Amino acid sequence: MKVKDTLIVVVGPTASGKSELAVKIAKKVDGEIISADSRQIYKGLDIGSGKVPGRWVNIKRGAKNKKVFLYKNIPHYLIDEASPRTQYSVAKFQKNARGTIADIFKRGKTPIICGGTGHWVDAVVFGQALPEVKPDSKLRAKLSHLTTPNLYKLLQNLDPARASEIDSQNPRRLVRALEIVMSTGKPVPKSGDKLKIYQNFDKLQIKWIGLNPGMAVLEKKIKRRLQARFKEGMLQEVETLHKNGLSWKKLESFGLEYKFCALYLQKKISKTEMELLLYTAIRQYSKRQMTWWKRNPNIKWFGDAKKAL
RNA sequence: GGGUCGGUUGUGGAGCGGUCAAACACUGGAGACUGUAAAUCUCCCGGCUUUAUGCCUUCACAGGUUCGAAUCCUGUCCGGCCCA
Repeated sequence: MKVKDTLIVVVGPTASGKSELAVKIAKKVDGEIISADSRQIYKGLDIGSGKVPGRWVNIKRGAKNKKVFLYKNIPHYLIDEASPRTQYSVAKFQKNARGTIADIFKRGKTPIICGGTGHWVDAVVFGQALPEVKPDSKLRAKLSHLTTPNLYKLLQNLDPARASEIDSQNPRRLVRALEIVMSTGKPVPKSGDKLKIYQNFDKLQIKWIGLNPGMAVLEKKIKRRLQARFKEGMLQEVETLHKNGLSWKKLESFGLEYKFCALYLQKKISKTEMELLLYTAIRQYSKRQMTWWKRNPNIKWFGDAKKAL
């Protein structure tokens, strides 16, 4: 595996074994890992998000000391990056990840993006320009009173180009598009518009590695992993997060493990229901992930991690 | 054994004489994706086909009433509850 000027990207559905594969690849190519996971980005979401059990340690980089999250002696970045009380976003991730990748190259190592959040991975790799418009809760509240067809009509008036591409039945997308247009007074950037900075990615060789053992195996792994997580104290983790000030509503919004554990801890569902509903939701999620990646023809898929090395 | 309520598409569950291949929800399948992405959204889901304001089969089973029955009646089978 030639490593110079190569960015390795490891993707796959949840429970496929991406994280361990990424570590093995890192050892082989002298790499460092950038986690692309919309839940592992938050502090305290550990067991439920499947964060690798690494540790924060001080390491020397030149003259400076730096705190790095190490797992099996491989640095992992963009883990524990934000408080779960705040809201992280693709745009932040894009910026941070690109900066981190540049830094890894500077030190002569190979960056490996590994994660299950397809939108985040693609934002980094393809560098789609994302408008610098922060969420405006007041505007969103106002717009939320409009019906979906009316939101769409409004967007058609303000930004016909975006309106022609957008999913006209998805109110969340419509509101976001309107937010951009109304705040900047300009249309939403076209799809394909690249970021102005960090354009150096164009020269990179990108090596896409997909790991997918298939649904039958995945189902077994999801079940087994779920039992392991309960044993490790996942319910306690969720309870602690709540005691430390995260509302049930917020925990539910994190989805999957956090959502169904929160519902159970509030006694809104039984233990049996929790286990069944959670399993089903994870399974559905893994399918949605695959739908995202299926359209990327550059991914080389492997059923078995050993063969991917 | 007596009474009673029920048996509808994978599941739950509407419909209670004609406009019923069968609402709706869930599961399942396919897909979308420009700062919530573990989110949000779309389509399909009895069979067939020219995928349609199309054809066929259907509402536990067997009979019956009726111009017409998933819907009413009788019996049988199965299940819940109550009384013995």
